[in-house]
Amino acid sequence: MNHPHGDEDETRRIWHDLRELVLGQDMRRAVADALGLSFNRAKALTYIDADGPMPLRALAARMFIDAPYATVIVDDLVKRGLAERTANPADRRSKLVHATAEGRRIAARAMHIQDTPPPGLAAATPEELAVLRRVADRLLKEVQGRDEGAADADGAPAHSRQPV
Amino acid sequence: MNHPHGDEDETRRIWHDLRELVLGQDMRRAVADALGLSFNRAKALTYIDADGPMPLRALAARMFIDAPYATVIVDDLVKRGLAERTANPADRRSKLVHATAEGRRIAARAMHIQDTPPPGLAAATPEELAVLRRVADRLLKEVQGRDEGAADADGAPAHSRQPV
DNA sequence: ACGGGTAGTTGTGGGGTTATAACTGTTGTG
DNA sequence: CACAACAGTTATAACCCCACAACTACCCGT
Repeated sequence: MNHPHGDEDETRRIWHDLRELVLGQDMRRAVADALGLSFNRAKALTYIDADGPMPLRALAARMFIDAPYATVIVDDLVKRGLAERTANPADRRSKLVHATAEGRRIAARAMHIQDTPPPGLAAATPEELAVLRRVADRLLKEVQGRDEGAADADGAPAHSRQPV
Repeated sequence: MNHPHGDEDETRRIWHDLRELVLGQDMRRAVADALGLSFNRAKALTYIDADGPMPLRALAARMFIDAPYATVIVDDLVKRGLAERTANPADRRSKLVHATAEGRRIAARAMHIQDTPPPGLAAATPEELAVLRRVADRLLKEVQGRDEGAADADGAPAHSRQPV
């Protein structure tokens, strides 16, 4: 099956605890308070900054939101001078969103706050960290592989892209 | 210092990836859609179910919300027949919230959805799982130790409690 | 018993999130 | 070229989240 090694319940408990660790930090509030942006705005900004210029539909897919809400969020970021819309040469229907210099600065602050681990993580042994690194990489690869058909990150229409 | 082993940047990257894994799942919507409850209502219900009867202030502290909002959430759960308020014999100002039979059923469904790990986790080796278990335990213990003064989980006023 | 502090409730209000529908402009296809 | 499909925008409306103020009831130390 899918679990050659593992005991189903144990993996569920571990995932439960990892979720509790990540969600038990009230990072939404921490980021929002520090930056004066709602958590979703900050998240959108970090995605735009990290993944480079992208059409709105890619941002929407990445954030699990619909097109009108993506427009609202980007409008707000633009109004604050943190993002800009530019024409997409590959498809004139769409627009590429990219972060301004100020937006990149804010995004960096957001990531600095969010990515600060609980202090105990720094006390983990190199072997433990290596395991975390390996497992996280594997799962992330799997997850992004799973939805890559749904969310196009580049700005070109589907037809002009080559299959791998 | 606090990092006898580790390399600061690497622990940040790992934490970043763990966050991305947990948050990249859109569990809020999955739970809300499946149960017909907003994510926060479902979260409150699972806390009430998991931690047993607790005063509202404990629930509020656990969820990082204020007292009025806790009242709103519990009102809603009570109206749906998922929770009940009972007198707290130890302190007649406060009330203990506990889940009804139906509430426990819904809470179990919520946890079943939320705690379902990405399929790749089941493919981890027993050694990897053991490391995850150990690190998660350590960090969770640290985190809950950090705010234990702020959130009283039991129903007794502070004065009647024994120091450890 | 008085007075300060705490638990919970009620009300008000503002901002954030999200679905739906209607519309414009653009693209690819037959 | 006609037509369906798509990217994005606008508007509307419904909820949800959450802060603040004011209030009742109760606990505790003095």
